[in-house]
Amino acid sequence: MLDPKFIRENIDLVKKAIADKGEKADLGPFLELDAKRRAMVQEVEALKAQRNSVSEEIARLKKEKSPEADKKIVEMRQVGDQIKALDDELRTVEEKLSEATLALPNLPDPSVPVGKDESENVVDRTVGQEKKFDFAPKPHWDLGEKLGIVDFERGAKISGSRFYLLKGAGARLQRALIAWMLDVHTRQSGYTEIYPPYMVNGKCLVGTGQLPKFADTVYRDIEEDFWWVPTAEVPVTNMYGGEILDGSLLPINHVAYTACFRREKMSAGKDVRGIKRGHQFDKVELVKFVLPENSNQELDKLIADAEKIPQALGFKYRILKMCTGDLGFTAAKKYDIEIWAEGCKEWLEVSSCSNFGDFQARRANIKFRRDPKGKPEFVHTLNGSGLALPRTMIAVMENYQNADGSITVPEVLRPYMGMDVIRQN
RNA sequence: GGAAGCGUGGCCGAGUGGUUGAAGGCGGCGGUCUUGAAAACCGCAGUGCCGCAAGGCACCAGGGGUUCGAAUCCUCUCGCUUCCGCCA
Repeated sequence: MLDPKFIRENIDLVKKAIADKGEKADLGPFLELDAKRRAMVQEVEALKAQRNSVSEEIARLKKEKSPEADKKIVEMRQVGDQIKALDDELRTVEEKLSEATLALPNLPDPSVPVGKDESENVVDRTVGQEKKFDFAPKPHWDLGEKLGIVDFERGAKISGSRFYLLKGAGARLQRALIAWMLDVHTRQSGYTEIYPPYMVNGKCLVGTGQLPKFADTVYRDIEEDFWWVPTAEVPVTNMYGGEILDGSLLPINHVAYTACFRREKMSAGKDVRGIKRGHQFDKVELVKFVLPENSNQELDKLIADAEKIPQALGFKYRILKMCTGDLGFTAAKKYDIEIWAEGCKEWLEVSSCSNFGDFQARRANIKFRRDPKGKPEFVHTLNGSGLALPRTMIAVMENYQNADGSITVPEVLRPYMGMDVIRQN
C-alpha cells in the first residue's frame, strides 16, 4: 500500500513509477474517492460534534428537570438519522477507496534500472566455476529415476501432474538440505527460526500483497477462511501485523522452513520435466524487519546470507538485478540468485531477494517506535529464499553426478546425510 | 462436535446508559533526594483519521442494532479458558 498523502502530493511521479513497472493501474478512482472521503468525513464529524455537545446538555437539563430537554431530544433524533445515513454512505466510499488503494503496485526504488521485462535485467555478478565433466552430464530427471530417488509416475498417480515423490536418499537429501540451511542461517547468520502455520487467513495474504489481486495463484479451503501459504513470507511477515515493535529490537531476522503451495497456471511445454516447478515445493525463507533508512543495506546483507548456501555447495551462481518491469507488484527492489545446473544446462532461480520498503508494512500495519516516546513509524520488510529446495536439489544432483550415475554428497551435507555417495540400491 | 464462562490501555484489574479515553496497581519515561543505586515523593505518558491551524471525530475483541446519548442493553461473528467427546 502506498501512502495516500504521498500519492496526492506526487501524482506525476507515482504515474511514472507505475508505468515503469509495466503496470496499468489508474490513479483516477483513487484520487476521486480520496477527495470524496475527506469531504464526507468533515461533514459527518461536524454533526457528531454537535450531537456530543447537545447530549451533554441534555444530561444537564434532565438533572435540572428542565422541559427544554425533551425539545432537544427531538432535535437530536434528526441529527442522529442524518449521521447514520452519512456514515453508511461513507462506509461504502471507504470500501471502494480501500479497493482502489490495494490495487496500486509498489513504487520502484530509484536505484532500480528502468526496463520493460526480464530481458532487461542486469547481471550484477557471477561467482564460482562450473564443474568439469569428462562425460556428458545427465539431467536430474534421468538421474533421479535411475537411482530410484524421485518417482514422477506415482506422484502423478496420487495427486496429478506436476507432483512427484522423493524416496530413500532423495527424501533424505531434501531433509538434509533443509536442516543444513536452517543451521547455517540460525548459527552463522543469527536468524531466529520460526515454524509457522501452513494455512493462514485471508487478511495475511492482503498484508503481503497476494490478495486481492492474485487470488487465483493461491489455494484455499472451500468453506473456511484458510489459505495455503504460497511462501513462508506470508505467515512470518504477518506475525507482527498490527503491532508496534520496539525499535531497539530492529532489525528482526527470521528464517522459516515451510512447504509452499501455488496454483501456477503453468504453460504447456515449459518446465514440464523434472522437479523444477510444481504445485507444492519446500523452501527455507529469510524475512527481515528493519529501520526504513537501512533497508537497501539490509537487502545486500540478505543476499549475502542467502548466497552462503550456493557458495558452501561450491556452485557457480549469479546475481541478477531486476529491472523495473520485472519487479512484480510488491517489490521496490529485487535481486534473483540463479545456480547453473550442468544437466539441464540452465540457470535455475533458487532465490528472490526483495526489499518491499513500507509497502507490506502499511498493508499489514507493522510499526515500530524509535524511542519510548517516539511516534510509531512503519518498518521496512524484506525477504528472500535461502533457498528453494527442488531447484537446489536439481543443482546438487546434476552438478555432483558421476559417470556411473551415482551422486557424490557435497561435503557440508555429509553429516546430515550419513553417506558420501548416493547409489542405486 | 456438546456445555459453561470470559474477551477493557504494555501487563493486571475497576467500571451495568450521561465530562470514562476510561479509577487503581505494576511496568515505562522525566524529575526531586543520594557519592552512586535502591526506597520514597512529584510529574508525564495510547492509536488512528480529518483539519493550514485552533480544534474535532473514532476506537473498551470485531460487525450490526436499540437510544438524544453505550465500555455499559440486544444480536451475530471471531478468539480464549474449563469440562465432556474425539484425536497425532
